[in-house]
Amino acid sequence: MNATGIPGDGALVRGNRDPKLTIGTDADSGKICPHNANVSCASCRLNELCLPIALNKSEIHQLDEIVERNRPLKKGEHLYRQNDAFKSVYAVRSGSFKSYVLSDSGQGRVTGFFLPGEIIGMDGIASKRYSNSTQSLEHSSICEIPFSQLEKLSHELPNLQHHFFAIMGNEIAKDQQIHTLLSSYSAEERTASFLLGLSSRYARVSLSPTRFLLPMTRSDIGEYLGLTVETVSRILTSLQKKGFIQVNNREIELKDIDGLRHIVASCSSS
Amino acid sequence: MNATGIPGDGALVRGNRDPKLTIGTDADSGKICPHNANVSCASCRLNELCLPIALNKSEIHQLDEIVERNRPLKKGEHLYRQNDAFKSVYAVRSGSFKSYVLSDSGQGRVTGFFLPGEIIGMDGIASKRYSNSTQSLEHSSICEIPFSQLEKLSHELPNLQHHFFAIMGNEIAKDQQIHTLLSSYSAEERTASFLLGLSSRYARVSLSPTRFLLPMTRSDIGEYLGLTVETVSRILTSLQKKGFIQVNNREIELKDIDGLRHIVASCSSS
DNA sequence: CGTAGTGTTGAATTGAATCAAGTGTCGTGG
DNA sequence: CCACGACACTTGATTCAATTCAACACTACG
Repeated sequence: MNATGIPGDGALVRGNRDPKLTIGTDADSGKICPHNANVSCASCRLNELCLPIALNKSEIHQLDEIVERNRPLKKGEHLYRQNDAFKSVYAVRSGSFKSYVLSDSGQGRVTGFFLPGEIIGMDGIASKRYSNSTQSLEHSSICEIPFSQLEKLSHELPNLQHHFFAIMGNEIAKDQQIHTLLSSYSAEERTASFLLGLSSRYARVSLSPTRFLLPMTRSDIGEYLGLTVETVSRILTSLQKKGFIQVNNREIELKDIDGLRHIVASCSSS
Repeated sequence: MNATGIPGDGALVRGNRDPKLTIGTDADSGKICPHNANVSCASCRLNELCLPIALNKSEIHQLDEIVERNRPLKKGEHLYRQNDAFKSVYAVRSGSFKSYVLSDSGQGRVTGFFLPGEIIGMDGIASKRYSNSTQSLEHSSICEIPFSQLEKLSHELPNLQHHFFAIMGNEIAKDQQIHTLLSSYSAEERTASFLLGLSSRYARVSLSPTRFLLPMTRSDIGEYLGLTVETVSRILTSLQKKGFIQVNNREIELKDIDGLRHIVASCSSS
């Protein structure tokens, strides 16, 4: 049942011509898991990670009925914008997204990144409006799940209700970790933690946990971590000099995961 | 239906003998809303703010059945500790709480404060373990809601399911605001925003939005906002000098709410 | 091919942390 | 009721991590 023969490489990424660079982010191969296929939940390779988890065959079919598989989004397209009426949550099928808010006067602040199998838009549930804008970072595809229908179906399927509570609870727990990260970690600790986080999220979808392409800019990372672009760049360079990682543009290789973990763990030992 | 005759003053707080100081935090009067009364949800003065919202009479009764009203907690007592098995969520009936994590090596970091009518413990839903410890900041009482029963009841009462989704969604949206606050606000902006947040949370439970007692220490505030005690102290003094607030120990008076809002709004105007 | 966006690196500046030395407040037990 | 000790808070002087400012290199795309 575990994913061994899962694709995800075998094609070039971002137009890079070097065939060894078949790492990270979703492939454009179009063979088995293309962006735009009308895969059903039952046949989706993410179904063990996404909403269908813990549902049985017939339940998955019912979920399938309410999922809308929209056309893929081009890089930079918005899924929704701040203050739009909340209608749906979204599951990332391929590609990646960032959420951000515009801080009143001008520039935005990134509040989250979303990789395949992750759920977007739960911040709008309470207020019935999205509290941030969400934009694709590359060519991406998503499943739209109209929330009112999800609620209705959750009412019929206790498994789904349970699982959606868990997904939301997970989001809450994750946000609290970020709170701790932002309130007490140094720039280097934040960056190391961020890379480790990405690593395990890639591992979750059976991509390499040690070698991947960053879908976001340094500036996005900085906004997310509460640092400036310059600081992010400097830290990455310094982590490379220290031998923890190998950076080449958006390409990242984690060479010493335990070393990175150690950086994060050794926070404020006083 | 709106709360006008609600108590909340008329008694002394924290042993202070000056009768004019009948502000903030819950009263120990024991007249109508004491800490330890076995108030039913139907008769609880918080029922419009807490879980029962949007439930009808018979539904509230069913909710009532699963709520456990434990003995009050003394200042400093723990509701649960990090890594305890997750069993229940809790609604604050009176008093206040803080959640914190112990950062591996030593000292903690505060992740949240909870006032009457607010729900504690949702971070444990996904992992089945609480991801932080939660401790009362003063003599407090809570309602315990065993989560498995809440789930079961939510399945029977669509209103409750809907509302609990909303509560969790609200938590997520709130956490994201804090993310923005921590990643881009200055010390003064964070502090102003914190005070305004407390103000509206007190207003929500019909306490004065301009005059209240801080249930937490400067150090708690600092940990929560990612600042040191010294900085918090300095900022409060400086806000007082500028005429925005009046501070006396734990007693706070917001003298210029719009001024404070302006401090928060004028973030990074570049 | 040129241009806008993205990323790097260096030097100067600064906001908040740290270090240090106090005062104030509260709860306890004599 | 007062004295004591522990903790909470304040204020000042100094330091430092990260920002800001500035200049430049790289890349990618129309």
